[in-house]
Amino acid sequence: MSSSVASFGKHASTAEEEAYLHIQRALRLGRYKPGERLIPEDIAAEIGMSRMPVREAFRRLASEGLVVLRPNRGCIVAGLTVDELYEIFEMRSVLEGLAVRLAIPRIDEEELEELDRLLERMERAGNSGGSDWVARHQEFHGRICALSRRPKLIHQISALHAVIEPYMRIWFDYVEKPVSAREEHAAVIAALRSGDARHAELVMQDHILGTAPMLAEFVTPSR
Amino acid sequence: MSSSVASFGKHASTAEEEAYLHIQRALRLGRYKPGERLIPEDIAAEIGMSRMPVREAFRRLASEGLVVLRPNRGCIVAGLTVDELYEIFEMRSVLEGLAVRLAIPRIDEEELEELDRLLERMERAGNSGGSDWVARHQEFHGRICALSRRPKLIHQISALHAVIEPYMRIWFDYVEKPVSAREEHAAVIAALRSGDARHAELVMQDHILGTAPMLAEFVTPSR
DNA sequence: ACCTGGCTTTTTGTATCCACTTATCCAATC
DNA sequence: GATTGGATAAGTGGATACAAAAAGCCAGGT
Repeated sequence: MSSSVASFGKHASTAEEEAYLHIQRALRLGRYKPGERLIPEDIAAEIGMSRMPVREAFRRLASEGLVVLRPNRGCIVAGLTVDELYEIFEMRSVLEGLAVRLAIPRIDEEELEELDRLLERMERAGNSGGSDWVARHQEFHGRICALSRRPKLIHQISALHAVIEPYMRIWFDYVEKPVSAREEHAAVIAALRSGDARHAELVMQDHILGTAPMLAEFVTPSR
Repeated sequence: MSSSVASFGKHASTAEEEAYLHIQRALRLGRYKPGERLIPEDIAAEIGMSRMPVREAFRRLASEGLVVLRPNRGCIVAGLTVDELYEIFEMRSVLEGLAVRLAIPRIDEEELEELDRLLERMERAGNSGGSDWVARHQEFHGRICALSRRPKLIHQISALHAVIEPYMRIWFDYVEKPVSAREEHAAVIAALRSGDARHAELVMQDHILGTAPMLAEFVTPSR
């Protein structure tokens, strides 16, 4: 209920919204490959509507960087180059760092314990299956950002997460388990507990920037 | 030519693009007031097209935060609360700070001199008229960000600038002249010259955060 | 055999049309 | 006299239809 992160927990009240959520979800799950063309008619048929709402959804997805829209040439899934992936992580590092810094004065013990529990669930998800871990991980970062109570900041960060999510899934499927992840996330919580805003900001920045090189291995040179 | 900042220097190849640029420009210039309704038919007639491309343009503008789109209730110009204005500036501070930090290793003397000239032109624009200063100011920040050579980062920053531009114009119209502005921008250039990435990042952050309170005075409590 | 030019097919972009939601205005009732 | 209900008007969202652009294909030429 408290999570206002854009990617989660919305249900469509209009056809365009439904199309948007449908496509976004498919993209986040990696159902389409980078460079692949999204045919409006097919997607429209899939959801049971005409091409028009789908086209409008494309506009939004394009402005969030999930697809690329070229005049008269249709809609293709946006692939990331290694440089672009690093760029996303650089932006994430400062934005989520900011979120943490702003969150510090607002944090109480109850919320920290909730994060502890979330970390446990992440760990279990990592052992049991695979792609569920990614969802938990998103939730972990999303919840911390939500503590900042900055709607626009939260929205931007969420949009960046959506772009990298498919690569997170690929990464998780190839490596057996992100061993350092648990420690790093525990360190983030510890930094939040410390109450030192600047310190926590730096810890979050380091955590995010440290993840990028691992993911970069799995970027398909599809461009 | 070098500027790839999204808000500038594009011309429409498609009707939707034309509508988008037309409306964005009008919003940046403050032609519409926050809360005002944008009637698709009127705008379509204004540019000479049907409502459809205008509607698609609305989607993009909405996802950039320039308008608000509510189901069956049309498109209204997004107004900022004081909190939201501060939030934008907080985001700008870390993003433009990042851009500066990344730009440092790439800067050569020639580009610094170009910035010096731009500062001069800003000063002249500030003396002569008014709203031209805002455009120069955007160009100043845009050019520095462009040095980072991070397309997505540049795009995000540009989008944030578009949101606050109308408030910058109001602000400039009320105060006789931003006296501290020249010194602050000169300090930013000096920090770039220093070659110290972290230092330059902090100078840019302070410059941006310092501007926010002045603008906040002129936010109409329209929500 | 390869390149080039024009034709056909496919797909995109825009306009018009219809259904449904929302807002406005007036009247009736409390 | 104020408030609530309904009827009417306006406007939005979505679908279908049409025009224009691009991609693919085949034939002819070099």
